[in-house]
Order: sequence, then C-alpha cells, then structure tokens
Amino acid sequence: MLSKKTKYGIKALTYLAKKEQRDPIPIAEISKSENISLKFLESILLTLRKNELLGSKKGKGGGYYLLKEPSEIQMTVVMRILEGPISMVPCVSLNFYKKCADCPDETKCAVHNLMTELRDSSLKIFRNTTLADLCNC
Amino acid sequence: MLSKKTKYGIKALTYLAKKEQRDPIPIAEISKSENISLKFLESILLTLRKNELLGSKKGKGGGYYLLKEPSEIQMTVVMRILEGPISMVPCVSLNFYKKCADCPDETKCAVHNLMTELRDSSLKIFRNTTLADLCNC
DNA sequence: TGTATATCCTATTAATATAGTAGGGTATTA
DNA sequence: TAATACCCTACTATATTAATAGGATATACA
Repeated sequence: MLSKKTKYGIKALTYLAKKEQRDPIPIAEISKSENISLKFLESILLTLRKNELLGSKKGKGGGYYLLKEPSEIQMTVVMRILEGPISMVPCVSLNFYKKCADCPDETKCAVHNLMTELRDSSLKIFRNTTLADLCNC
Repeated sequence: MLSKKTKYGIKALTYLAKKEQRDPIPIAEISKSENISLKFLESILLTLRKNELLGSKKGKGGGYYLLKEPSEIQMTVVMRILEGPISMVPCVSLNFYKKCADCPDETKCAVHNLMTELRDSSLKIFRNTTLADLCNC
C-alpha cells in the first residue's frame, strides 16, 4: 500500500507544479485545497525540502516552491524520497539493497525473480513520468 | 513492501510445484527446506487451502498438495489471497475498491492516475506469470 | 485399538510502521 | 514589534505484521 505520506506528498507537489508562478505557497493553502492535515503536511514538505525538491521561504509571504521545472522531476525521485524503495523486497532494490537472511541463492529464488521483473516495470513507469505529466490529469 | 506472509507463501507454493508427484508434503518439510517458521507457515498454508489453491490430508503421510497444475496458477490469484490488492491505493483497486475520503474527483487526481498505470503494468506481469514459470528459476 | 503423525483452529503477543498531534523556536516582512 | 510562516523535536494512538502457544481433530499403521 502507498502511504498517506507519499500520497499527500505527490498531491502537494502537483499543486505547486500547477501554479504558473514559482512564488512561495504557504502550507496552509495546500493543506486546505488538498484536504491534508496541516501538521502532517508540514513534516512531508520538510522532507521534500531536505531532499532538494522544494525550496522554502520563512516569514510573511513565505512558503514552499519547486526548485526545478515539473518536467524535470521524475517520479522515481519522488517515490524514493517519500515511500522508500521502488522494489517490494530489499534483495531486489537498487538503492536500498539488503540480502535476505533466509535465502541461500537469490538467482534461484522465485520471489526474487518475480519481484525483479515487477521492479523493472515499475521503474520504467516512474522514470517516464514527471510531475509535469501528472498535472495533465 | 511485500509481507513475509506472501514471500513465504510463494516459496512454499514453488516448493510444492517443483515436486514431480502431487503427494501430500508435510509443513515441516517445507519449513525446514525454505527456512520458514513452522507455525507461521502453518497459518499461511491454511489460508491457501481455504482459498482453494491447496488441498490437505491429515494424519500420518499427510500434508499439503497443489489442487491445480502449476501452469494454471496465476500470480494474480496468489497475490490477492496473500498480499491483498495488486494496486497500491484502494481507489484504483479492481477487487478491493474503496473511494478516497479526501479526493473529490478521481479522474483528476494525480495519484489515482499514476497508480492506475502502475496497477496495469503489475497486473500484466502477475497475469502472465504462473507458478510453473517461477519454478524455472 | 493405541500411538505417533500431522493438520486444524483460536487466541495472544511482541515488534514495527504509520499517521498523525503538540508545542515551542526561528526567520522574515510590513 | 507584531503577525506570519517555516523549523524542529518529541510524543502518541492505531494498525499491521510476524510470529507463538496450546490444544483439538483426523489418519495411518503396527
């Protein structure tokens, strides 16, 4: 299942991407428009800022804004920041690899091989989809 | 993330599928061979039996066995029994659909549309993969 | 017919992750 | 200097996962 964190994060990014200007948008505005708990959204946007997808400005007239053009933000990047690995098992992950304790030979593991195939198809979609694509919905 | 339940379930099914005969195989044998906690595996196989993928026989010489040929067991079926919905969000699920409370219009929701695409590609893989395919690893 | 074998079933628990909530601190603008 | 809005840490409630425990029931075979 996709976490609410990721879901809300994508919604917030899309909201920012749809704006014509790149002026700072306060959290409260996104929170109201997308029906997201303000405090929870705050922590999500903070994560996105720390991972260099968003910039922020404090004080009156402040808020968050995209640091890149929507067409240059791949969903792989967004997913890895918010949701973690694209793959469903650590032994298949490119960025978060971890060996399974119970499995003596990955190459002969049915789960490993099935999940590798799945990861490849997911990666293909996330790589080929940018924030700009999501705005055309 | 894929749950251990699903992971172990697939491993157990593959173990059974690889056997030439369809004689009952005791849980303990699968448990030892695949390094899975016996009691946990027990509950998983019970689930698979209740969902008509496995048959069982009690008493001495008993155990679990496949009810169909491995080539006739699609991974969609296995995944839905063990892991639940293929889709990452309920509002996209074919078999477990549920509307999002926060989202006024699904067709305009970025998350919905991205996750629909993802579900389709996952479904394609799970439909085209049978237990027999997993045995060739 | 008794004993070992092996599934069947319910309940409980420990660990972890998720989805928030609370509360104050800091920077900026007007 | 007051209002705005992000910054940051810590806490908590809930749900899920991954088992574990313990006994009931059915079967094979000596």
